[in-house]
Amino acid sequence: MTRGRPRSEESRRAVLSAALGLCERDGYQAVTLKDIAAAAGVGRQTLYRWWGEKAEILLEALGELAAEGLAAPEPSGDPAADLEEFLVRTFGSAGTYVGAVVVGVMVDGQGRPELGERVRRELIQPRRGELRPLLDRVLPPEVDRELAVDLVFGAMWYRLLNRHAPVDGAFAREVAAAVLRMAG
Amino acid sequence: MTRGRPRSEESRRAVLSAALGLCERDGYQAVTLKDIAAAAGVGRQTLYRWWGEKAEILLEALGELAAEGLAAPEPSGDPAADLEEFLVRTFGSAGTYVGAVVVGVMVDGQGRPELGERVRRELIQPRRGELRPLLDRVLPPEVDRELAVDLVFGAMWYRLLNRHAPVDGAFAREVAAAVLRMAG
Amino acid sequence: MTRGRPRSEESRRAVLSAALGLCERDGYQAVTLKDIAAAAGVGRQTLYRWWGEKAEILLEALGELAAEGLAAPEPSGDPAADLEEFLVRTFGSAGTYVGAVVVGVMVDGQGRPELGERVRRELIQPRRGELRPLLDRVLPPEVDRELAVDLVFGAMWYRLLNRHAPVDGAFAREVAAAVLRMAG
Amino acid sequence: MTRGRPRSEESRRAVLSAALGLCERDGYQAVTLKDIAAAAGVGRQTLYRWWGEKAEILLEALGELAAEGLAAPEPSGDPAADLEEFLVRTFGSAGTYVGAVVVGVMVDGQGRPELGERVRRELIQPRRGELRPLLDRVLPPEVDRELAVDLVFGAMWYRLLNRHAPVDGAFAREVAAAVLRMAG
DNA sequence: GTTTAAACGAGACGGTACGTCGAGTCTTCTC
DNA sequence: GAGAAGACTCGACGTACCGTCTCGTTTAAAC
Repeated sequence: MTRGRPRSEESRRAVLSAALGLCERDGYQAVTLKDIAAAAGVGRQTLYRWWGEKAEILLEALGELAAEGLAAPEPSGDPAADLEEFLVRTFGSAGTYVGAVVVGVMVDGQGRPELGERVRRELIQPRRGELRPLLDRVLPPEVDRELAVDLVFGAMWYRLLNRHAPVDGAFAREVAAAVLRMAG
Repeated sequence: MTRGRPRSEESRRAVLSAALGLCERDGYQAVTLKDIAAAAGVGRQTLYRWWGEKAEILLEALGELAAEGLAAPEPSGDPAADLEEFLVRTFGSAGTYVGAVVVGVMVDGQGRPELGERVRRELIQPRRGELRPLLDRVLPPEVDRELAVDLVFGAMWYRLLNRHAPVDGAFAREVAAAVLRMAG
Repeated sequence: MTRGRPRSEESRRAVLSAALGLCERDGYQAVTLKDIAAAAGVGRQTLYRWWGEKAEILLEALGELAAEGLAAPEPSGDPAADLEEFLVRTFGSAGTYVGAVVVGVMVDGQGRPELGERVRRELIQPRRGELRPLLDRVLPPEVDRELAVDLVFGAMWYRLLNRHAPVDGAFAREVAAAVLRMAG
Repeated sequence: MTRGRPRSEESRRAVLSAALGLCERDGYQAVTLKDIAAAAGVGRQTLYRWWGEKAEILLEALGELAAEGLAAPEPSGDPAADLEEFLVRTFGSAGTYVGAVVVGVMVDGQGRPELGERVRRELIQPRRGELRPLLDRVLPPEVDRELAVDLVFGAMWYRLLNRHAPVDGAFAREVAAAVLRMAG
């Protein structure tokens, strides 16, 4: 039996939406909990009650984004094409402000092991889990799957952080080709 | 003709050394300009005069570290062994607290384009420049060098950030083997 | 309609009290906003939110002091005695550390016209207003009231600043006698 | 036996002149030792070597000003006119920025007994000494001289500090008239 | 002339107070 | 009892001035 005023779903959505919007406009680092509360028309205490810090809010927002755009990865007959398509979609999304938010969340997790663990579990591992079966279908058994995942997503993260070159579909196709070449 | 009291080399070294020491003990994010000034026995204004922010201090400190441990990459007769040795050394160093400092500096550069550019120029590009000729000697001409560099260092950065697995000599050898496999 | 947490009257009183106490112990010039915050057990930001500078805090504190010790100036039958009593009370108070605080506040107002205006309005003019009717009852109409006020309070201020002689009841009686002599 | 380079009279004059100029332009409180050194084209150490603080510099500068405009107080046959003329000259000078500087110096002396003593000795007492004989010639013996001096200069200082009315020739004449009225 | 030593301009140094900002908590009123 | 508003404590930030110090240069008297 629960009592009292229930959590406001409206506030929750307003916070997530405001947080994403502010990140898109000002960049993750520049956004403040105060800003988010103001933009969402929400009390500051509400943020602390339900999330506690900026990274957790964005982590949840990113989760919703992923859930919306999940789109079942219908396995076509061509494993190589399936891999390429997955990477094109993933890298394409990472190339927008969403990638910057992901980087920001990861960055905040650097100094806080607990948050880092959540990032790993909710943001990183799911993607690894999606990539792994696609690689299974193109790689011979003697190639280590985890290493291959590190190489693929590593290249993406490296460019996201370092920005020496864009993260886009073209890059995704290059990386896919390199994997296939490794497959022999 | 310059006049006035010359900059104190002693203070400079004390600052760089204190900064590294505090990062090793407390982690990059936890270290404060105040802490560094206190640990170095130096006025806070001196830090702002010559560096201006934590990342710049550590950037310079990392530069000195790199200069000390440069060790000419004597090209032996075996290109594959040379590549592996370079990666073992590089990953080995990144596996210590130094890697955490590098991540911290990079992370701070995310929200500040100017600092990001310095990080890229002084920290990232030099390493890419060292790796490239080693790859030249093992990769066939049709494999894109920049892509290969992205894959190699990407894997390293991905693990540094994400910490799902160690960055060490074993990992360096796996990556080297994957590159050679890509070479066909 | 106002909402949110109301201003803490407790903090306000703690600040005013701490400020006066520190001034009494260390002298106005030596007291720091930091000191006041610490002594009052209050955040530094609170001082900046409500007052903004040392002089404003003491101005308010002096206002409260004046309000406490106002004591209606019951007009007796003897105008000369009333004048003398007023001056004895006023000079007596100015002779304590309170006079030093008043000087300090005035001094701070020298370089800031806005603050100077407040000091004039809240600290100086009220006292002139109290003195004027007392002078009216002892001075003939041809003597300029404002000049007389300047002479009386001027003598007090001159000694407060210059400290070549005490500001006390004896001095108050001398000044009162001089005024009566001017009255003819 | 003195040796070494002698003190530079040129620097000394440049400092005094720069100090007065800056006070006229920016007001005493706003002027900094750093500013004076820069404006005088002089090293900061030179200021500390010969003066030690702002007030001492201005004290010396005011002394030079007074020495320049001393003008012998030729006693005419009319004591009342002599008094009035003295006050008109004195108040006239105090009405310019010079008065503001005098106030500034006095104010700085509030928190430092040693400096206060110098101000009293070099700035205040000489003027009292000039006024006293002029009062002697107009006041009957039963009127206390020191009290009369306090009233006259007190009125001037009170207006200098408080600025509720100008310090000028007209005010000087009013004060002179009040003194004569006190004389009976 | 050469030496000697103090004063000089310049400017970096270690400190300290300032005023601002974001984080996280607390208090009051409203829904 | 959840939520909006906003005041609260705390502590890092970056700036400014202070008073000291360390340079290399200049100046004039002593030798």
